[in-house]
Amino acid sequence: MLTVTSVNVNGLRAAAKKGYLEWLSGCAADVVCLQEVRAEEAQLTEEVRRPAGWHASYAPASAKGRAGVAVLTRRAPEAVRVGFGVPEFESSGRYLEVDLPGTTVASLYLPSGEVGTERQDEKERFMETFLPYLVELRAKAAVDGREALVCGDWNIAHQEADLKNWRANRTKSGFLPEERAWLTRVLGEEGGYVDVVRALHPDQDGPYSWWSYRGRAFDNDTGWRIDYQMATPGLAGRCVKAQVERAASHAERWSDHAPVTVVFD
Amino acid sequence: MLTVTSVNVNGLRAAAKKGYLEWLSGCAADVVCLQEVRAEEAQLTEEVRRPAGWHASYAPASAKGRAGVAVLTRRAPEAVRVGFGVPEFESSGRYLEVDLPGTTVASLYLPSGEVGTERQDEKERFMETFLPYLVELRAKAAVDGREALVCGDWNIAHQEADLKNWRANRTKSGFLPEERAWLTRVLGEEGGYVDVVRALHPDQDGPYSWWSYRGRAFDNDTGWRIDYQMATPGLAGRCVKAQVERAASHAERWSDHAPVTVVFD
DNA sequence: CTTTCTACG
DNA sequence: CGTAGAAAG
Repeated sequence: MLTVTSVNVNGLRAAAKKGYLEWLSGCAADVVCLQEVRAEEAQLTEEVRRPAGWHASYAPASAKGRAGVAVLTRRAPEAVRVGFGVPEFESSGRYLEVDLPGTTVASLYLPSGEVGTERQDEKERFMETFLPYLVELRAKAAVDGREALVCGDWNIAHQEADLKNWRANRTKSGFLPEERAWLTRVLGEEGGYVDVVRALHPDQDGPYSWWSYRGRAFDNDTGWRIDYQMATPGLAGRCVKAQVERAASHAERWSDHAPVTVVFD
Repeated sequence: MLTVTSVNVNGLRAAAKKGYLEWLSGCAADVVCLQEVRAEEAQLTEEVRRPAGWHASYAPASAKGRAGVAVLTRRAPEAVRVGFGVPEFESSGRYLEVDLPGTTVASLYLPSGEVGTERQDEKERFMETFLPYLVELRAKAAVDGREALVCGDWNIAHQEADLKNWRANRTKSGFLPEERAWLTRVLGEEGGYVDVVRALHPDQDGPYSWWSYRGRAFDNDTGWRIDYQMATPGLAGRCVKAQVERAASHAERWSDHAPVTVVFD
């Protein structure tokens, strides 16, 4: 049994003030992948940096207060690797992987963009260089007899069922045809990964994992499913439960994203 | 009878969220001088911009979110003038005067500085050019048979009794010998103004009007008296009450400065 | 709408 | 320590 949770915390320091630690103490996962930590380890309190009972691995961004991913594990990982080998993104705080017995788990924070901006170009460069790495990761895992799981905020909704207003968002970053096509490659023959939440819930809208803080997006469930756990087929086949932990109320929200939790048998 | 209150609000929008309007509604003054408004009129809610029963005159800084002075009057002023005629400071949001029957009341926010920085040079340039204006203001007032009152944050403690730790602050901006000497000129033959709070309370330490937000400065009354009402002698002679409205508790503080209130008979 | 940084105080 | 703007999301 392996339970993995992934959540974009939108600033770990802010999340900690609003209930993240309480959520973590009730969290039964073996591995927690965090995105948008937005802090260096030295800026975190000891309790937040290394919660009791957890090992913590961090990949901060070189730009202060930006991005940053981490992985918490109940047991010390066999290995920790930062980045995926592309110089532009090595210190961008967007990719970290840890080896656990038989499985490599990664925390990914794919850049967000805005059409017509340099940020979107960066997002596209990331996608372009990251897909070959995903392919390589799967190949390496196969050779070693391991499985791989890439969790995180991919900042792309794949299909119309993955966001509330797909029509209005066809020209918006996060649901552009080329971005959706890229995810199709990740999930198709080329990448060979399985979106385990969708695999277990093929016929529903959502479940969304992100709601804008603007307006009443959360109350109206005007969300996007942009946080995924992408597993190699062997691991995906062991998935017995996959869900998004939508907070019951706005009051207990400590991030604009919700945790995505998956149980593998 | 004329009651005038002056207070550095340290951001009028923030102050309004913390109790400024409640304080104002219990304020019996005829004139309220504000410093560090840190907003343009358009950024203020109607209630804050022009509280019921008040006329409001503003002199914002051209730099957004910086400085800014204002004067609230129960009756419409006869005239409103922004600046004191020195180009460098005309749009710096540091000086505004209004004519009321028989009296000109000004709201002043003298620059703060730090020794060895360009900010300190600016403070000194302000002092150098403002003193001649004070002299001119008094002369004009005398010719017109008027009185003048210059209220505000002068960012200088005059004497040892005007701050808690004078020894430790002798080399700090706000208590430098040259700054203290300048205030002595304002209050001496050259300027001819009267510090009305000190005139009525000659033998006490303080009363302080500013306490840093750092540490426990307010609780320990580790403050500075840097907010003054400087009056022409004729007006000062009519002063029957002069006090600093130190908040009873940290909880009811809505600024790091306290209002200075003076009653003229 | 929110977080974080920065400048200023 | 706190305010406000900016950049980012």
